[in-house]
Amino acid sequence: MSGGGKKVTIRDVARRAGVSPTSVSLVLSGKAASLPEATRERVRRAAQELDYRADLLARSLVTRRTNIIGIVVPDLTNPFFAEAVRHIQPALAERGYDVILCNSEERAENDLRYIRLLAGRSVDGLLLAPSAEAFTEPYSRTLRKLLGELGIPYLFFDRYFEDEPWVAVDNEGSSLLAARYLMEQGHEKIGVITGPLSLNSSRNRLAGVRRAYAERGLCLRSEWVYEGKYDIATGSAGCAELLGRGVSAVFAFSDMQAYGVYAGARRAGRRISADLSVMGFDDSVFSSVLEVPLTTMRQPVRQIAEEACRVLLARVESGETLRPQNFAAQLVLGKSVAALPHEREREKSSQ
Amino acid sequence: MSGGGKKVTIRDVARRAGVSPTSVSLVLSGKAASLPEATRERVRRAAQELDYRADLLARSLVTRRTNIIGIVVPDLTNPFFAEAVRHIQPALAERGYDVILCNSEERAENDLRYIRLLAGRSVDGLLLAPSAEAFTEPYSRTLRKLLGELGIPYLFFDRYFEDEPWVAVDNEGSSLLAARYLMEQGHEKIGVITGPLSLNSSRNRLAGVRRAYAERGLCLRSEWVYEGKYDIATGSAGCAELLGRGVSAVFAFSDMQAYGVYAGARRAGRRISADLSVMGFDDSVFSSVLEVPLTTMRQPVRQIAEEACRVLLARVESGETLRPQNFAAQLVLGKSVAALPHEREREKSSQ
DNA sequence: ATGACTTAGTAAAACGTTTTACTTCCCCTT
DNA sequence: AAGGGGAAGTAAAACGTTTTACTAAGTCAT
Repeated sequence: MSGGGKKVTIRDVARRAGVSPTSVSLVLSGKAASLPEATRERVRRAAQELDYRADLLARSLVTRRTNIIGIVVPDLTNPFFAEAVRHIQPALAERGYDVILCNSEERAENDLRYIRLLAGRSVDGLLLAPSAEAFTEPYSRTLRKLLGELGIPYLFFDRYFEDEPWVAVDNEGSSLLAARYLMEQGHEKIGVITGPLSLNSSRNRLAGVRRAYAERGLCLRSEWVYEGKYDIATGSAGCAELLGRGVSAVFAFSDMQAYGVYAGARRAGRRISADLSVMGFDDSVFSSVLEVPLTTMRQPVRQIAEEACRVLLARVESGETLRPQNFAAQLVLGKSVAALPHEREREKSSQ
Repeated sequence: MSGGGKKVTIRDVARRAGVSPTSVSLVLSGKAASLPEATRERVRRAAQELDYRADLLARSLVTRRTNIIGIVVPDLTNPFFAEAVRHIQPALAERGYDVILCNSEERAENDLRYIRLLAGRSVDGLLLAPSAEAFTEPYSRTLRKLLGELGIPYLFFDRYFEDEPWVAVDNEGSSLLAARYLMEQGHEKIGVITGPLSLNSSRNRLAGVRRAYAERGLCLRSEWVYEGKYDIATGSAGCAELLGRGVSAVFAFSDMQAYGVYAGARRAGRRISADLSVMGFDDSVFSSVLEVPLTTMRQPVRQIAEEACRVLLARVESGETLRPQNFAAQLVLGKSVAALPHEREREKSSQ
């Protein structure tokens, strides 16, 4: 291992440029307004010749800023979070921040542990999508207390408390659109597979469905609602249950669940679309390659990610609390939702 | 923002325990063999009462260790890497290391940029899966030179140079198994969709296929080999191309590509299995929910991830270079590979 | 009584920056 | 000639640890 000899410090640069370390620091951080260009140039050249790179640890020790943002997500193998992180990281890198990533594996205990750990690393800010568990007592109380004590700017994304700063898709509005679309296709018995109802995202999406029902003067029967997790297994199990309750369509609150519904329907001998309509939420990359492409609500993940960075950094750098923009998901038509027969008849006769 | 008043330093603890900061440091890091238990206890209590947490920045500045490992992956939305990171992170956390994650987006320029940036953060080690581009000139030269100069322990995973330390699945052996299986099912015209051939993983998998052909005294025709990327689009494009060349089966070097093959076959009016057999590589979570579940080679991602951590930390902590274990992928039977008619006949008649 | 150990501790340097509070010199105004 | 004010810098403190090299006091064998 070479290591390349001793480390080049600011002192070495100072010596070579014939100035004090102070001046080097000033010049290199662009605060040397008072120094003449000649000196600045000399310092810059010396730094370049020695390939000097400031030691970020030493800098952070004195400035109390690390330029690191901590991220906690519940499940990296969930395409939504993978994609979110994928967009967040370069958005932050561009502004000079690095990312320490933690995966809580949907366990509140890990959320707390990782947040403490990130605080111990003096991160400048936290981007949080806690586990579903973390929104239940006693975890939620502990979590909020902890965040209060730490004094580190934080922002929730995708999963949130209503009274804390957050960025997420417009859950209610988006699922209202989805449910309306299903109803326009003639479905009035729509099974719903939700995520954990401890999550606002799930509750709000459910509220959207209820609103769609209400608009038609109907009511969502509680036996058509299946609460689960945002995973494939939930989709299969939910499908099995809902099929027995006579629904003509299933609205899954994530594409992962929708994939499970596909599997469940197949197992029950039902064809997607022909026998059972399916609506997803997310528009994961796999949805379009399915034999029956999934009709789903596309989350603008990239925009959400970038907005989250923008809002968090505003808090970090100037303490302002921006009002985050709202993002609507967009209906992506696949082939998994069929118009119901009588509805089709009506369309025909109206031509 | 509360912030909770002034920061508690080692001096505060020292004052309260009535000893010097030196002693506190010694006790808290367990190196105070010479101090009597009474004193140690006093120090520990004082630390606890004040809720003292050592400032990791200050510590790192003097110890020159950060307990951070930098990871660079080419694409987080690829389930293989998402899962790998998911396993790596807790494996490292368990041993006291945090992870700074970077996503190169398959661009060599970013590989280099991020490695420099991680070095600037004084990470203790690097876990690298560079972009395909990084294995071509001039990037590969630059990359290796850079790593040599930095003097930071590193380990390649999944993607590697033969003469550098790495951990990965046994590519050649695994694809040999896959190809043998296809041949046992009667396929002798197997189209292959590879990843970038700049990658050892792709080349070695291809070598495995060639060996399987050789075992039967046959030869893999070059027109049956389609080089692409490890993504869905490549799968579709490759499928279209290979179908025109009369293959009865396609071996895709990743499940993502296999999904593309499914889509491509559908577009061409061919049924998976009945008209075209498909073999994948990875066993991503979606493969089992497909209408025709994918037959694929399961990579032991978790084991690879944990082995990578073990080997890297050995280098970091004691400078030893362990010989990494070899991992074979395992055949997972779906329904995407059919036995060819004449083969089926033979089986029947032999009963 | 001496020297050699051991025990219980500490003072101060070091890590590599940034930042604060100066100093020195020169020019300009009155 | 005195004083003000900018220009061009710098010395030293500070950030919060760890580590090195010591001290002071007591114990024990000779």
